[in-house]
Amino acid sequence: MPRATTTSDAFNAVAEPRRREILNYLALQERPVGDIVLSLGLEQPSVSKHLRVLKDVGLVNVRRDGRRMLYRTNAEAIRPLHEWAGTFERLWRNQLARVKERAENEMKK
Amino acid sequence: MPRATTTSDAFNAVAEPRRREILNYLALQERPVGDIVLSLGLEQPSVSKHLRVLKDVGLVNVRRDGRRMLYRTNAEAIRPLHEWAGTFERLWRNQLARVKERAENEMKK
DNA sequence: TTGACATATTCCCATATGAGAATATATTAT
DNA sequence: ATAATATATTCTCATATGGGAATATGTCAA
Repeated sequence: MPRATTTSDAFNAVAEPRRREILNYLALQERPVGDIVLSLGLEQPSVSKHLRVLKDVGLVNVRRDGRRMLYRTNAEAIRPLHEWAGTFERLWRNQLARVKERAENEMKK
Repeated sequence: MPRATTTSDAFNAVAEPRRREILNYLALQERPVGDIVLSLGLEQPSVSKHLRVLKDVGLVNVRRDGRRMLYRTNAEAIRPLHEWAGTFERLWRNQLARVKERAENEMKK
């Protein structure tokens, strides 16, 4: 069995660094494909393909404007990721606290 | 060019659902490999391979205990993921607020 | 209608993947 | 030493991937 498809969920879609860049870029404003090509320095077909993946998992929305396609990040679709990672927050706080505590005890010696 | 390696960063390592399950399972207590095999119902070699990936990107720590290997989630390594996703938090809050607002305006009609 | 512009799709290819099965390594017990 | 237990590695295989190049589709302008 190969790896799960990039379009199987947000986790897989977001594993690709360029796709994360694209999501960052499209976060604040909707933008046509050409802007992404110029700003991120990628090939146009490459951008279109990445956008396809992002659209398939709902990470971006599209809207037509004349001959251009305006893409925009759908932040809502990133939430599951944030929430999953967030379940470990308490844990890393504790682990950090423990490290800090140990360091302070070392100082007292 | 193929996909980035699963061991290239936490994003790629975590894209695999079983690895997320393993991280969840190892979050609260360190556990030997056998426990993971039993609890998650995976094949032993499969678990060992997943653990290898997780270890390579620092998502778990290991410690030997006799003939067993005790694995534990290293929450700290999940933070970058949480933080990246968190940069979109303001955004999805706004988007939700807008949807809500629209719904309320509809009600007034 | 024709051409220019913007984006999407298709084809080819080298490569890493995860599962399964078999085997290797390491540690303890007898 | 030998066997039993626990974990790791190796091998094979079908498959999805992302880039590059070429081409298709769709929309506007003249």
